[in-house]
Amino acid sequence: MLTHSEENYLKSIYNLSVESNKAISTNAIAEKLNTKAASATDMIQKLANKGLASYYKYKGVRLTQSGDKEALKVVRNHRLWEVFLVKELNFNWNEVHEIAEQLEHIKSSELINRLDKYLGHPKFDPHGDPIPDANGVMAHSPTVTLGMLKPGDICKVICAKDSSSDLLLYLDKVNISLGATIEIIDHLEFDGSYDVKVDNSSPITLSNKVAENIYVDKI
Amino acid sequence: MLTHSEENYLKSIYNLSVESNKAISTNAIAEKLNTKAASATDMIQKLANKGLASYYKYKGVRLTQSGDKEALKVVRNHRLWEVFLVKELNFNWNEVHEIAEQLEHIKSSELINRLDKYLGHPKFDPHGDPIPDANGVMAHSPTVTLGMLKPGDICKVICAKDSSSDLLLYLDKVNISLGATIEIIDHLEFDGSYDVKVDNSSPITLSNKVAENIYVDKI
DNA sequence: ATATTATTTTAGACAAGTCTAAATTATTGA
DNA sequence: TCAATAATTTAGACTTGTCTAAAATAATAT
Repeated sequence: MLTHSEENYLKSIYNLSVESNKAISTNAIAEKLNTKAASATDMIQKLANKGLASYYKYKGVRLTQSGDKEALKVVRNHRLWEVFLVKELNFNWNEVHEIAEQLEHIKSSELINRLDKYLGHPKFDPHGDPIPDANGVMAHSPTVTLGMLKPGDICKVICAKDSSSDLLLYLDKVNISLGATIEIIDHLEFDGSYDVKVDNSSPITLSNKVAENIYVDKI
Repeated sequence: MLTHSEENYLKSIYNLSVESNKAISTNAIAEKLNTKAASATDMIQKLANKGLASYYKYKGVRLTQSGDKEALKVVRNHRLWEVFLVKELNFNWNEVHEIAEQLEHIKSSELINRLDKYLGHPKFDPHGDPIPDANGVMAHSPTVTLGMLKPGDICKVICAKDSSSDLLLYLDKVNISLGATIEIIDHLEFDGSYDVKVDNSSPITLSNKVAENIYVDKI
């Protein structure tokens, strides 16, 4: 069983690895975790001793297969809780990170699997990051925006492209929430605006700019 | 800001105080927390130094007003999460304690207040223990069973009197869940059985024994 | 009343996780 | 190339929370 701290290091190394593909430097990890390089070295060695990371002094660190698996569990927890906080408790998309940092360490696979089911097995968190399933498998990051669809298409809202508060507030106002189903009714060539039905309500109009900034999952 | 361990001690002292009214002994605390008396002494002194407990060597410990306040926060968290686990994630009433032990330490008053609202401001947890509100105020433990009501009365289910699995399974089967609204339709004098409507469904019959083992809140 | 037993506290040790400061290794630029 | 700089590791210290063993105090029973 891993400690909170070990889980945090695994998650950070995982996240850094997603971006870089190279071995992760001690400094990068320390910076990510707001700690000192010396502390990172200590923990890296500990993870290596447990077979969760492969590490050569001064050369940086990579996760082993089992380290990756553990990291993905934490990532899964974090992202599912973020969905819960936004979708069910109506937090704003940018308020949830700190709380999810705490919730991600709750130890109960039964809990997380039930939460997953409760939320309808979401594939993405409110920031658009894919959520690993119980086996660690996850989708690719979203690439399709609402602005790429045609009349007749139906989709589910994944997240906003950038999580600027302005857009989020607007989406809130017009009742477009995470996971909402949107049907494209019409697309005006003149200004690129869209007429859409949100969750089968009466149609509203979205500007081209808004449409281009909403990531969706086409159904 | 309190540590997990400090919170656990405060909660244990609080719970023991509810039962006894005397100063709480070191051994009682150690036993409750599955730890050793020496460890309990250490932590008691720490809590006393922080002004959360009043303590005289060999004489036991009591919570101060501020200690009580902090303990009630933890108790509130614990019980609200229990409601969530049972009501929303469909855990059985006896499976939730361990998980709630972890969740109770999540630090975010915003989170817990939203959860409270999300759950409909429940007054009792699935074991029938009262849930303190944001100010630490709570109801008395339930005393009214379904078997004390008369035809025409309407009530909400709080919990089972004893949480024997048999009864819980039966309640599950007949769709009586925590927080369900029950209307008494008829009461047969012959065998003491009740005809009731659960959440406005078509009436079902409950035996006298079942009715006497369900705590309710009369509306 | 006091000897025995039970409870509680203290003393000292340990593991986890962090830190600073110093030593070591890598990297870089002239 | 090799001196200067940057990155990393080690050494040693500190805090938190725990433990065991021993000492101190309280409770109990004859």
